[in-house]
Amino acid sequence: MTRTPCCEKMGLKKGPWTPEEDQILISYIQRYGHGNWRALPKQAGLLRCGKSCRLRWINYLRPDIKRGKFSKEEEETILKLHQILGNRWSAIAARLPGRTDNEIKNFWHTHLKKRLERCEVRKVSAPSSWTQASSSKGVVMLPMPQLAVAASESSSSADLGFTGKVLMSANEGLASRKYAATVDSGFHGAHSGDASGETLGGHRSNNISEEMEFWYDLFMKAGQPPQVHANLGQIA
DNA sequence: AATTTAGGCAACCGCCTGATG
DNA sequence: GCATCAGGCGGTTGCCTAAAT
Repeated sequence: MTRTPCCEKMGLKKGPWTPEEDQILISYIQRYGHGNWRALPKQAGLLRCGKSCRLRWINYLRPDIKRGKFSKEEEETILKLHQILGNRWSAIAARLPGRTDNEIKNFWHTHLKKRLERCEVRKVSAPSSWTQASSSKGVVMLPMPQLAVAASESSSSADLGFTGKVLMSANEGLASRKYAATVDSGFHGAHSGDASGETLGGHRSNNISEEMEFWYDLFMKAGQPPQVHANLGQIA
C-alpha cells in the first residue's frame, strides 16, 4: 500500500482565516461538496491543510450554524448533558442543533464551569425506592440500564459513599452495546441504613434521550451527580 | 491616555478509531 | 494481520478586545 504522506505542512498557512479564504472555501464546498478534506485545499486553491479547512467549515462557515448567545434552554441542556456525558462535546452538540462542539466546549469553559464551581452542592435524600441489600462490597444494581457498580470503597454508615468503576450494559436504547464509565471522586448519595449492595427494580428506557433524562433525574435526586466523565466508551 | 489584566473564542495539536490497501 | 491514512474528537494555546487600574 502506498499513500502520500498526510499533512504536508511546508508552505501551508496557519492562523486566522481571511474573508477571502472563507469565500474560496464556501464557494468550493457549495459547488463540489467537501468529499476528501485532504485533497480539498489543493483543488480549491487554498494554502491550508485539509484539517484546517474541515475545522473552519464545521465550526464557522457551515450554513446551518446558529451563532450568538446561548439561550437559557440551551444552557440547561448543556449542563444536563454534561452531567451525564462528561466532556463529550460532540455528543452534546448533537443534541443542540446549530451549535458546534467547539462552541459548546468554549461556552462551558468560559461560563458554565465557573458558574457550577460557585454553586454549593446540596445533598438530599436518595429516592425511597432504593432498597437495601446486605453485601458490604460489590455490585450495586440501579434501575436502568442494568447498572453494575463495582464499589471499590463502601460504607456501612448512614451515608452511601463509593468510588469505582461503573459498568453498564444497555439492552435497549443503546442497541445492546456495553458501556464503561468511571465514577470520579465518589458518589455520595445520602441514604439511610447500610448502603452497599442494592438491587433495584426495573426501569427501562426506549431511547437515549429518555435514558439520559432518567440518569440525570436519578443522580440529581440523589443529591450529587456522580462525575461520570470523559470516556463513556464502548467496550463491547 | 496609557498600560495591565481578564474573558472570550478561533484555531491548532496530538491522539484515537475505522477504513483501506 | 499489519501499516498507513483520513476523519473526528477533546485539550490547549494564543490572539483579540473590553474592562480595570
